[in-house]
Amino acid sequence: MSALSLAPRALYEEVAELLRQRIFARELAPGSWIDEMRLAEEYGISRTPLREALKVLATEGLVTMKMRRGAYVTEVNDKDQHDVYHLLSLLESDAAGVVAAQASDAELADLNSIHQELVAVVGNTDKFFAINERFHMRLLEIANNRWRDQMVADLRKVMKLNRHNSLLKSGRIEESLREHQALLEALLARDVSASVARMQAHFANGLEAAS
Amino acid sequence: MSALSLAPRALYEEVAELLRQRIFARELAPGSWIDEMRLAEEYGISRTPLREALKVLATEGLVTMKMRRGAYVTEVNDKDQHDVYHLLSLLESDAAGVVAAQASDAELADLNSIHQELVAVVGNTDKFFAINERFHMRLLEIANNRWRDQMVADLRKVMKLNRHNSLLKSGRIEESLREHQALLEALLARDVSASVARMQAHFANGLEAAS
DNA sequence: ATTCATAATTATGAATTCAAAATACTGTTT
DNA sequence: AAACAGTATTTTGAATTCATAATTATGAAT
Repeated sequence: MSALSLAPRALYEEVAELLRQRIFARELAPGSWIDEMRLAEEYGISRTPLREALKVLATEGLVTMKMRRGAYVTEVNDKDQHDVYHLLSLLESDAAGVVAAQASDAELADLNSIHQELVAVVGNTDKFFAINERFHMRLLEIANNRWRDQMVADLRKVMKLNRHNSLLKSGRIEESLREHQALLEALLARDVSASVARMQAHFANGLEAAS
Repeated sequence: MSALSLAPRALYEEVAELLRQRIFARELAPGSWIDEMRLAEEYGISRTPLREALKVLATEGLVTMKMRRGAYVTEVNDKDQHDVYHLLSLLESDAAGVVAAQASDAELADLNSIHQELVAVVGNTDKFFAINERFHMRLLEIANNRWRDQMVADLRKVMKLNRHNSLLKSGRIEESLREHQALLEALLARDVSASVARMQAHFANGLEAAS
């Protein structure tokens, strides 16, 4: 059960991850004050690594530090949600173009095989989400730009601050699959602009209706 | 001399800024170890806020934390430089498209007036750089996406890690001005795709030759 | 009862202290 | 001289302590 990691993260990183999860779970509600003492005691650690973690989350945009009054969970309004989604679309579409232009045949074959897995689980929503996620991650990995990867990771975190955060509406699995199919065809054809356009379309369709 | 700020930043933020400057000045060389004790003593502060600042810089990508061996200045190689520049181009080009689509007439007029300032100082390299910077900043401001602003700010910081960092080659002032002119025309015509394309072109031309 | 001033409490920000890990040093052996 | 073991020092990571700002509670005056 307890997987003793070979490269254990620093305590402040562990704590940052725990806090992220609590923020995403809305256990720490948007706009609410974060009680350092309470959390430190709860985790059985001192305030020092907790405060370091909060500063990391502040840099990521998940919490907001107010001078002399501590940390607050960032409130993400509809415009923020839209803005972040726009950037995710921009970055991932660009990544698709890069992959179309530069990926090796083996890498494209790898994406294709993940896509085939997707086809195979079209009835199972959870598995579809998981494999879909893996497809997007693999595409970014192939695009091979660690700075973009970091930005996408941070933006996805912010997306999760919103309750209506699923990047993929349920009930449109089949539609999504067709978009993936079209994207894959463009990638395999190494058609850069079509790849970009189809990833953009995929995102445009996946956007949650504004509440 | 001592400008007592009305909204004084937190100490760890001040320290982060000081460290950024020393990193950009190469006083803290890429790949080198950052001596916490020495710096804390030099600044006359304890290690606590210094370590918080280092964690912020790590999240920004300027330093790398190594488990149990402290902080190191991030080394940015040619590929990193290229990757970061690519993202800057992507984000700012997109911003140009947004501005073409959504800016008010007054905002476009404001950009135009900054451009006229640019025309007026074409002989003065330093002023040209400064006003050029202001143009890009104002464009981002008008595009009105705080998440993009943050990303662009972080990417520009990383660009500054490289010695050959000028976003604008000297000796091509006139060329740059023509590109600006073309961009402005596209913006004023509210031609989204042309605005994007011309900002891309501006970036493509501005890129330093690979060392 | 409400407002205001003052005292007590609480929480933040930062310095200091402490434990353990990594590194440097010393001296011995081969 | 090189390799090694064992010790000493340095440095990191984290807990604790301390000073001060912010908040809350208390009580007097209107």
